[in-house]
Amino acid sequence: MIPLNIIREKTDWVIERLAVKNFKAADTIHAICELDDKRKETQKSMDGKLAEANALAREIGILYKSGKAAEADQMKQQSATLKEEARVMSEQLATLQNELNALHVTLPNLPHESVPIGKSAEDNQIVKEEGGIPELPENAIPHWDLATKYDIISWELGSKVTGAGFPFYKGQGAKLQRALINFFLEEGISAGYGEIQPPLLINEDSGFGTGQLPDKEGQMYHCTVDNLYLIPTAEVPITNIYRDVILRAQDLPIKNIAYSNCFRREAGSYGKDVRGLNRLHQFDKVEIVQIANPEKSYEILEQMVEHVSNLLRKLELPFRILRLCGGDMSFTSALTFDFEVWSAAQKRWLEVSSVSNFESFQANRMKLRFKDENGKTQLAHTLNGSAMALPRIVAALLENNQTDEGIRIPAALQKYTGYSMIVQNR
RNA sequence: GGAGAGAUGGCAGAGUGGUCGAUUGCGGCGGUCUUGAAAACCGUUGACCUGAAAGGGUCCGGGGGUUCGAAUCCCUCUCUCUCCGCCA
Repeated sequence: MIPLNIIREKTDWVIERLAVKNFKAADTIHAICELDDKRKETQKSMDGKLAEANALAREIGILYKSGKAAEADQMKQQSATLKEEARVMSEQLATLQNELNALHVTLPNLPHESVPIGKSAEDNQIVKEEGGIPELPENAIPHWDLATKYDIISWELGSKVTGAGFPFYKGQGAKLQRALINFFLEEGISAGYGEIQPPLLINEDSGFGTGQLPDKEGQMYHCTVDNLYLIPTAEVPITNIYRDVILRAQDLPIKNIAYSNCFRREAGSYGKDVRGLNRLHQFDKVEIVQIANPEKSYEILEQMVEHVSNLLRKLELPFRILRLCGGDMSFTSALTFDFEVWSAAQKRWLEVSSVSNFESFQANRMKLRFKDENGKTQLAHTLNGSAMALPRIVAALLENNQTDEGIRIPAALQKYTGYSMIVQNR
């Protein structure tokens, strides 16, 4: 959530900035300000009543002790009145607070000043493009056919046992998955990230903390019996470690990396977008998360972008980096860079990573703070990025590296796969 | 799943109805001493709301109740520990 004091102090500016995300905020913002005024007023008068009641209770105590019970009994009536008044006000206060919150949570994060204006993915800004686009022979085929040809992924078994979007990985395919996971983790650990294995189910508070709830409830698998959600990304459990925590300035930045399965319902997608590995309900991802001092967060965002770039270079995949426009950014992000790899047989770019700075938006929701150099507690910044999501990397590796002899594995990956080529009939 | 015990400030640990937001120890921070450090000694040290400030209010796992007054009593939920059962 955008901190309330910013909404109060820079009201017009907030409305202006949210317009970049194509969000018309004026009515909501003004309603919030009004409710906040009422809230303060009510709180003040309630505090006054409570202060009187407290003073009275103290007096009554003293009177009883000194044996003046009759006098004390008289004062009880007065106290009851005060208490009733305070109770009414506290109910009003709760109502106001609820109304205010309900509006507050509907506001998306403020976009960073560098975010381009735009409505959709077409308005994203290409920051950089790297690596040559490979020329494939005439008989090149897309990854879903390659996967079947080499018997490394079974779509049919997935549909049979679970449903579409839940493939089985087999043999060299399963080993490739494991190799990529290890590769990404080891690269991250070398870059100073601490490895964590999180739970795959999270509770409601955690879903709220990182912003999946209440906004994107339908995107997550929900175990209603226990009211737990399957994680859509390791970002959720890893960031929520620091929910309701006050860190010390010297603890920052905190750098964590986690491999996890990710589960997404992806309601409403169809067609070529979901073919093969392009979009799955369950997939593997290695995620990097940082908790940062606000002064350093954009520097850190750059470092994370560089980290992901290096992974793609080592995998010898052509990629481009996009600066997302206001209309294509997520609800929670202040600035996002997307990474796309070229999938040579499909002849299209596939998103494989998204690196974002959330500034204090998540931190405010989950009360993640730190004590700065002056001993003041303030909200930290949170950042995260995929480093990386496996399926589309696999798609690009398969398609781009297909040869008549088999599928070539990039050198950097071979020590993890234990083989240099995916071949038939193993 | 069954039985019992417990949840207090960064940690440890007092406090069982009345100036308790909370004794004390450790840790942290500042200082004295020292060439420097350690030790010792002195001081300081929770969060949130409101307020220019002084001040006021709220918070002793969460929620509700009893009472003039609750960390302290009652109800309820969650979590932790011990024992039993089950189990990768």
